[in-house]
Amino acid sequence: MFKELTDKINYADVEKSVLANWESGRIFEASVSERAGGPAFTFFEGPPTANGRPGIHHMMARTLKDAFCRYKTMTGHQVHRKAGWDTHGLPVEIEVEKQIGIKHKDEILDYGVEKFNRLCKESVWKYKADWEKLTREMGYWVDLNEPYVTFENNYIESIWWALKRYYDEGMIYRGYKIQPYCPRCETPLSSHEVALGYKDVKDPSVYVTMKLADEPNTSFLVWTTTPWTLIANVALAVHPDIDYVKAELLAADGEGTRPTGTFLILAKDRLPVLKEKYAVVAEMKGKELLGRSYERLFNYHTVAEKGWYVVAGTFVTTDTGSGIVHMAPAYGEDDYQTCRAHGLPTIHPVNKSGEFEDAVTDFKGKFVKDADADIVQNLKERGVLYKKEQYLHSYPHCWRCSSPLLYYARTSWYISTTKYARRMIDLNKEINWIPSEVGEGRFGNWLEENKDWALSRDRYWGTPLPIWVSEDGREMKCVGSFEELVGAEWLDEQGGPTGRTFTKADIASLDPHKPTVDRLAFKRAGGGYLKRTSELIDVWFDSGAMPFAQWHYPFENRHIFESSYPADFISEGIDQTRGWFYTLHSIGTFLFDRPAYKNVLVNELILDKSGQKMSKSKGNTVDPFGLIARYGADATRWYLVSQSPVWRPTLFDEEGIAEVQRKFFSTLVNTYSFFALYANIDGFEYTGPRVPVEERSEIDRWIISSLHSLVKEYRRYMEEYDLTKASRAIADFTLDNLSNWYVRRNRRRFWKSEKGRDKTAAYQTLFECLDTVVRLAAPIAPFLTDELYRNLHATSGVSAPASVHLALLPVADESVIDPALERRMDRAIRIVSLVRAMRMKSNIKVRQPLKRLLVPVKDQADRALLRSVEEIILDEINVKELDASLDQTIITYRIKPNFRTLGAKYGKTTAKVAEAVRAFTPAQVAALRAGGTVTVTVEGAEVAVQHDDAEIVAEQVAGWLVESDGAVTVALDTGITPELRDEGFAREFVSRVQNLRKDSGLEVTDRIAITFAAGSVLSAALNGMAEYIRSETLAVSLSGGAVAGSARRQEEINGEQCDIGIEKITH
RNA sequence: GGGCCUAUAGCUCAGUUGGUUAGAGCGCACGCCUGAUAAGCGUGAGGUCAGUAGUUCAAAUCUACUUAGGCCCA
Repeated sequence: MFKELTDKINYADVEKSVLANWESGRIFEASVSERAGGPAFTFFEGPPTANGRPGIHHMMARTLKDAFCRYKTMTGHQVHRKAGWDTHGLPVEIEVEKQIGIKHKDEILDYGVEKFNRLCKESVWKYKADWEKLTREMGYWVDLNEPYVTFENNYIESIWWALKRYYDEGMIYRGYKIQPYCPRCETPLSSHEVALGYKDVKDPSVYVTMKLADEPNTSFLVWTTTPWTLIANVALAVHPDIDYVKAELLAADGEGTRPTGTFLILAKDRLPVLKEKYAVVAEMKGKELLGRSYERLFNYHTVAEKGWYVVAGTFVTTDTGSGIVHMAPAYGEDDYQTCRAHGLPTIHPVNKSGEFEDAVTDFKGKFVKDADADIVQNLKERGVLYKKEQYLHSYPHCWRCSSPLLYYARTSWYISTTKYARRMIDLNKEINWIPSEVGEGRFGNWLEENKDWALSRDRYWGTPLPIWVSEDGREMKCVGSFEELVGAEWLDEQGGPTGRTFTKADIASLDPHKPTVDRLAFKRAGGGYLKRTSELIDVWFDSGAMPFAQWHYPFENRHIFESSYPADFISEGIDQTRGWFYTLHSIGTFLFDRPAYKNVLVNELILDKSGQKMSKSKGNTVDPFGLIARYGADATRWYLVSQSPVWRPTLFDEEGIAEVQRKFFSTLVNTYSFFALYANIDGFEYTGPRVPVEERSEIDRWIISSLHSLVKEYRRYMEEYDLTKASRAIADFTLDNLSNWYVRRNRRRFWKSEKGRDKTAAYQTLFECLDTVVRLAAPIAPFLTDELYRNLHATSGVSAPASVHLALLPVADESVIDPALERRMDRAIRIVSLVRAMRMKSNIKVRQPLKRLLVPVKDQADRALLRSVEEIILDEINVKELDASLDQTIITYRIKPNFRTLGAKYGKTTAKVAEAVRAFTPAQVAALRAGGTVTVTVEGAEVAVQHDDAEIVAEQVAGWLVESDGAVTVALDTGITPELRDEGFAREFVSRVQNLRKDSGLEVTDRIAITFAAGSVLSAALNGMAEYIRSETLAVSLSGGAVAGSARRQEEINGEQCDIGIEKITH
């Protein structure tokens, strides 16, 4: 027996039982192990951080990963999926800081780094259970038993190996660079982190005057939005090719103005910023100003180098400010580069918490951003403030703690990625990006503008940078394995010697984190120690190293790594472009000179219903667990991939999931239930001899052809990583072709006809369709499809795998694809649709049989094609006879010029030719229809119009009701003869009886006795059609007169009163 | 300020190498069908294809610019 499902199934319950099946049958494991020997398809899992709750966007990303891994498994590939956890980094530290109530980084030292890191390690798993629950409930198949974990020793050792490779090739250096820095977290941030925290803020926008040293009463007008950096000003920059002016300010004097004797120098284009009237007294190019000295504004620091003069800067623009830019080399990248090139001094009077040092006597101890107002006041009092405004701009803030970031010159460690950036660009061309514009545009541009990777972080919980440095900084040693630590000496907590050395036996118990590794030091030949530099590395290096670090390569598993690199497929959100996608590519390019992945599918954000970004603060986030409980994972997954292309932002609307469930899933289940219901009644099994496809009926061959076309299309989309098109194709086939046409058209074959070859063919056809659809849909909706697959196969006697996920996808059989047949059926469907519209308009129900339908055809061949679908059309629309007419006398044709062919031939005169074609006489139209050529004169030229230069559409049929849709035209004879009227009565009567049966709770197979009482006209009609009525309703008797039976009803049939009674026959 | 993407019915989306009546689903109104269907079918209302200029015999489609939105970067 096929398990009978109702349409009222609870999807979440089905999923639970399927899940239990997978787990008890170890289906996931089998789906990997059974494919051993098959081609490998490698997949890299981007590690999520488990110290945040999973959201709907994670479900999206994981649906994509899962669907393609399942798909590849079903095409015979072996797909290993090792889970991973990203466990290091600032987010974890911040979480712990909050937990133990720490506000300042220094407090961690007091608290104890060892204790702190222990808490970090625990905190990482805070939401692990949630993540595992989501993974499980959404049906994401990934091996959670042996995940890679970035804090584990093996993982760290592989990273050290990689870093040493960089180091040995001179690719790691310590530099002094301007970096975005969070004064609260006291650590520099990577560009990726900076990008997370841009906010619109109002900053002061001030214009100050700086007096020229050698020109009286003349000042440079200088603009800045960071007054606090003026303390560290050492130079001014102008663009050498921009025009500058010296302008005298004019004061109001009665009606006119008078000179004030005060002169300002600024860019000519920026004159509008002056608040009073002015007179330009001189013009000059920027280069003429170079070298001019000015008086410094603040004198807190003495320096040896020459400073405070004008330098050239091509970054200077006239879009904002005065065209003269103030230079503080410690606080800006442009400033730093420019000043370094000129040998200018660097003044850096700010401590690591962002406060002014004591030397800045007037503002000492103040946080620099807070000091802005005081500094402006100070400038005002001294008469050098020209004007002050508010300036709204977007400024980076720390993404964790929201402090405004400062740009600082700091020493930090770098990887010279710029040295191999060309190679990254070349190798990027080998990667298939979906969508391609991310690879060419966003990622490509990022590579073109590559900057050295700021590798180090001044924090506590992360992979330590394995570089040991002597106190004088002259000697360094990079450690590439734990083995290389052997021989190092343990220091005590104060950094003094203990005399104990690190031995091979210590490796097993080593914690390669702070503070342990910091206590290991190498004795230097000339005395003293090499001590580990205190920094950690960027966590993005951790994740980018996963292709080899997950296997502890090269210390172990060399073969596994080598055969699984590069990955065939990875998929993450667009936010990973400069994160994981970049670090994988960068590390892969350097270490292995190959890209790390061949195909990368990028998904966009999920926005809320109104297009707003989801965020906790807006309260518009969506909980994936709730969705799974309400609609099931299948419907949610299906919705996410089919709603809109995954690389476009998805507007999330829960209603959409409900619709997916109602439409696609309910229809699929109902189609299956229909099959199961009748297959059980007839005892159908799929094991019997197959009816060859070419011997099945037209409609069977049609659905099979459509099915194989679907398989072909589906596979093409899947190979293109386009789940949206793949899922839509499956749904369209299932709803339109399979359910609404094939099943509906063939219901009678299943429940009415006698067992036999045709019925067997119908069962086999429907079975094949269901079996195929279920397999195609399995990667996207893994639960329900598995349930249906097992139901289909468990009872069909066919030996099949224990799960759809162990099955192979069908291959499209070209020999059963018949495009002409599909076109033919499409035409039939359109004809049916037109006739329904006509019946509607003339108020004739479909139950009322009609005599004749006329469909104009082109020629004999066309007529033959129509004949093959004739039966289907007539039955569907309840018409007795189809006249495929070639008779031109009653049909009026309309001619439509074909612009595509005409345009190519006639160019500019196309419109005129088209007009001439429209003006063809009926005789000319007829000639063209017959395949001839019609020659007309257009603008003096002979134009030969050929058969395919125009489309000829039947428009009118004399005396008939006509309807047309594009090229399809039909005419309907609406005359109702007494015979047709009687048959109409009978059909209506059957319908009432069937409804009564259904409402009385009778089984479809129950036999009944019908009694009725009606007027003479109706009675005569029913008696005349008694045989038909009995056979349709499974009635053993039909008798007029007295109404009897347990179920009775009074009906009105086409205006005639009728009492109906039915009684179930039990013997 | 730069890069990439998007803009089509009230909403969500299709729309082929440019071809002359721009489609579907949902929603709305009215009706129909139904012994698989919480579905389906029909009719109707609903469109300046964001705007402007250009290329072309012909533009939702190609080009440029503008506007709005999104993402990424400064």
